Amino acid sequence: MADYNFQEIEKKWQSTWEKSGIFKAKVDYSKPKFYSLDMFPYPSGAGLHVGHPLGYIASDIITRYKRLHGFNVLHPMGYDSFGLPAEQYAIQTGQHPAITTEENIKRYTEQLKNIGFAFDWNKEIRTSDASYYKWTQWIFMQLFDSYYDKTADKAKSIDSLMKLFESEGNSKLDAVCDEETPEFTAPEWNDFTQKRKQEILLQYRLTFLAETTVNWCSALGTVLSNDEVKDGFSERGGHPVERKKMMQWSMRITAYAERLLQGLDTVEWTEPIKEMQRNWIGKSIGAEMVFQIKDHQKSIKVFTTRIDTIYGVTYLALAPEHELVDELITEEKRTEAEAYIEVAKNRSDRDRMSDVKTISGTFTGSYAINPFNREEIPVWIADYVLIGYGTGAVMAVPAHDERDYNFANHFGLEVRQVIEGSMENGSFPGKGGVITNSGFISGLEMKDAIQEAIDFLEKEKIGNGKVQYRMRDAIFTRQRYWGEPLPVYFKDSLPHLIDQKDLPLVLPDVNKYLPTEDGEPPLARAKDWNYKTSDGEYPLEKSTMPGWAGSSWYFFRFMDPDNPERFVDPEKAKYWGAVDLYIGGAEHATGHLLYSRFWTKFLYDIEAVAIEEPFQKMINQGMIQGRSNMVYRIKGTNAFVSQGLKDQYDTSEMHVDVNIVHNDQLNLDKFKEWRPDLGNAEFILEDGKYICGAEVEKMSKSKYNVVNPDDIIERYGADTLRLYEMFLGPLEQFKPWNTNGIDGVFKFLKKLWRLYHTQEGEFSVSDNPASQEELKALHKTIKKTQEDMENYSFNTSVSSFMICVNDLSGLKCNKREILEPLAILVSPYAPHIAEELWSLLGNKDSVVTASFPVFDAQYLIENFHEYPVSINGKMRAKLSLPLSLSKEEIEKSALKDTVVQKWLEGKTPKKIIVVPGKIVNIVL
RNA sequence: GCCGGGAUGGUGGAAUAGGUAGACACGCAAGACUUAAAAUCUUGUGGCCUCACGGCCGUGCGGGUUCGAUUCCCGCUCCUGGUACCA
Repeated sequence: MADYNFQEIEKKWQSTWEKSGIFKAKVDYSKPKFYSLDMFPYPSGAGLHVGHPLGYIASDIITRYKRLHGFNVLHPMGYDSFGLPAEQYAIQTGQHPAITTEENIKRYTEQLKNIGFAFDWNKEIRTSDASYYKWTQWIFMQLFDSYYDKTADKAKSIDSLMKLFESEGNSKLDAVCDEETPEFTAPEWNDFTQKRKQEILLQYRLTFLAETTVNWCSALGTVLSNDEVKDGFSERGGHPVERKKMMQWSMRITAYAERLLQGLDTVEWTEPIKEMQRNWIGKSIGAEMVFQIKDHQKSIKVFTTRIDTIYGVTYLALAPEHELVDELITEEKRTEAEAYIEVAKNRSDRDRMSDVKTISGTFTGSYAINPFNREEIPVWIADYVLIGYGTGAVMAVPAHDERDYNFANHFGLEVRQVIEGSMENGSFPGKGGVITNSGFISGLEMKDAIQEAIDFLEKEKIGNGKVQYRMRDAIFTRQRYWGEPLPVYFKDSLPHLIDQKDLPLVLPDVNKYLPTEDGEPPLARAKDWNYKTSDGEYPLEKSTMPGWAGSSWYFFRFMDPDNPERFVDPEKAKYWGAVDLYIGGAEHATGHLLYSRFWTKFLYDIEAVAIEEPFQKMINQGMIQGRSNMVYRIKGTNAFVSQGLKDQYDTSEMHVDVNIVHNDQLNLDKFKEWRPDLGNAEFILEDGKYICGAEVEKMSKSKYNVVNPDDIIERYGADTLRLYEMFLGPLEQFKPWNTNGIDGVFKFLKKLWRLYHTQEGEFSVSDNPASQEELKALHKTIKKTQEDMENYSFNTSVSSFMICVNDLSGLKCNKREILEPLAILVSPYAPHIAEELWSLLGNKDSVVTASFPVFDAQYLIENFHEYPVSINGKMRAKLSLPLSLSKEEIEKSALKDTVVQKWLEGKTPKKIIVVPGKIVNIVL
């Protein structure tokens, strides 16, 4: 083998690794463990593009590096294979989604294997396999059988709740439940019918059935999450979405709000991601209180974070959907108010969002009484108040809240200042300061005033301090086919779990994947979608689980993917623990990453796992964007003008396939073949070349800018692809894909290869001892590789390899003492070539099992250090002085130097600043 | 609006407990080898002035602290990610 033949080398080692099973992970207490995980992909029909492997390459480098340090590594890969695209394809073509999914997975796996990842493919999982979703269903059942005890601050079993009800009712119980849950005593409970009991238990279960307002998309026949709705239209397909009340399964994630918040302090994630989750959970500390309505039995409950401004309240505002609205509207206001409510309710989310400036509202005609000063204040309806947050009613303090101020100004309501300070820029101070004009809390600071006011509320029994979270319970059903069936049947219109021994409840076949004509989910089309029990046959739930169900616990299944008895063996779960390094995009901050934490905490509560946080450390890689190339057609002709000359003509821009452009230079022959209509294209060149324009955009088929890793691998090899993706820039950064620099990395590998070979291409490594300079080049690289790995700074590491190879080439180094450790150093980045060189060096074992070279600082020690000398801040000379000198000795040596003497011209310096090892600065 | 991240040559990017800005790579130019090309190697390459020696200016803009600022502080501009009337 004369030259660096990457195709042969890569094929050879990939099959060797596969045959030897070297990446199989096993529990081994003699070694420290390292669990490295990538966010598993959805296998889409478009295949893998060069953006996908970015994070996988980074984690692969780290796991290979950890192996060299003696860690027992778990590095699995699998597929999040339930999802909408396969279902939509099924609707269009009638092909079962499982078939499409299978094909896509095959393609993905093949593409991934070509890159030479050290995945343990034996642990591959697919969320759409019945053997996998059996356990997704099992976890659902555990949630159904649990409630949240606030006193113990953990989930407990429904059985224990029933026992509690039997012995003491629910009056003393502090548990998370529905708003309208009634209070009852033990005797009352025991008298309830079985049905009534089940109804009440449903109000406590962690997964429960409730009527919720949802985003209903009739075109897709399904409910969408807020994330999937953009400006009132579905993200996929752009169909209109309306708000509709429906019975839906929900998860009481809100029970875990505080623990999800606290847990963030224990994980090593980037601050922006943590902040996003904190904002999403949205904790606000405030108070809840009731306002009596004048001449009325009912009262209005409000939530406020600023109870200290209670004396500044000049009106109450209710959401248009508020339950008391109808009762509060007086006869003379009815026509006007009802018209307003009608308009407000029909306003789409889109209108509400884009139209923040329009202030609208209407007076109900009713008055409420402020319990602090017995004042009568008008009750308004305003669509800036949201029904879904707090109580759907606010106490408005126009003087100290911008929205209230705008509203009051618009409708001529009173603005009453209750915090000291003068008006600035059209508003009063909002926070801090001393309360004024406020009865018994006047003169207090905000914090004290809040406490005093809450004490008053509690004494008068009209309110209390309260913590409010913005986060809502998570809706857990979709009216779709391609998802996990819920293990639930209905009896007396109440949900019951199927027997655990009947898991998995396998997704039935249907003749069509669309919802039925009367709006039922696709599963309604399945024959015999019923559950047989000893006392009869009952209908099964027809909705399926949302996309996030399977991905919320997959990191546990990887530890023990084939276990038919349990979702994970406790012993294995204990050994592997939390994911040590999780790599994936930041776009999952408030979805997947929150749900996974929620399920993990729940599984911890029921003692199914021993960890509370699934992902200890996380890195979020940036997206690789596409770099499109443009050609410029002279209008009305088939002539194309090079970019530099396009301003001289009247042209129109056209996307051109980036695969026929190299370094922005168009391959003219390939261009003519690209599309039939371009066969007779003419070109106006500059310097004999056609230069294309370029633009950074998202990678997409329609922009002809998708780069497939297979093409790169064919041309340069997987090792070049791996190195180049890392060389492109910092991992976290968003960056466009461009192959402009790929030749440099490829050249590096060829140079590396040549270090181990003679000019004629014969393998040739000498056993002579290495020189000081050669050892220095090596140890510099060991040090840098180690440091960069700690900082995940892969791009500079690649640079340091290049420097090392350049140095060694210059020294004509072919010593085993240097080249053996060098092969180990580059092996995480370029595993195939490293493995080949390693074996040429005569090693029988794989380089994967080698030991990372030991860094020895003595080869880097310099006896002299260059001290830049500056005079009055200007750099004038460089002095070479022994490293060991003290501050005073450096100063003395510098002053004695003839060059410095010349500049001083006999003057005595005012001050000399010496930074040992760095600089000498003389001030005249 | 609010909360993050960022701005450095023709290009991707190095360098921050303040200390020779532009590592490494691409591109470009010149040269060597070659009938030629590819490949490879050598040299140069921030801008301006200068035959040269050398000098001046340079890390988005304007100030500040410092002997010294890409780095720290204050005030802007632009780009980018998240979020959206949360009481």
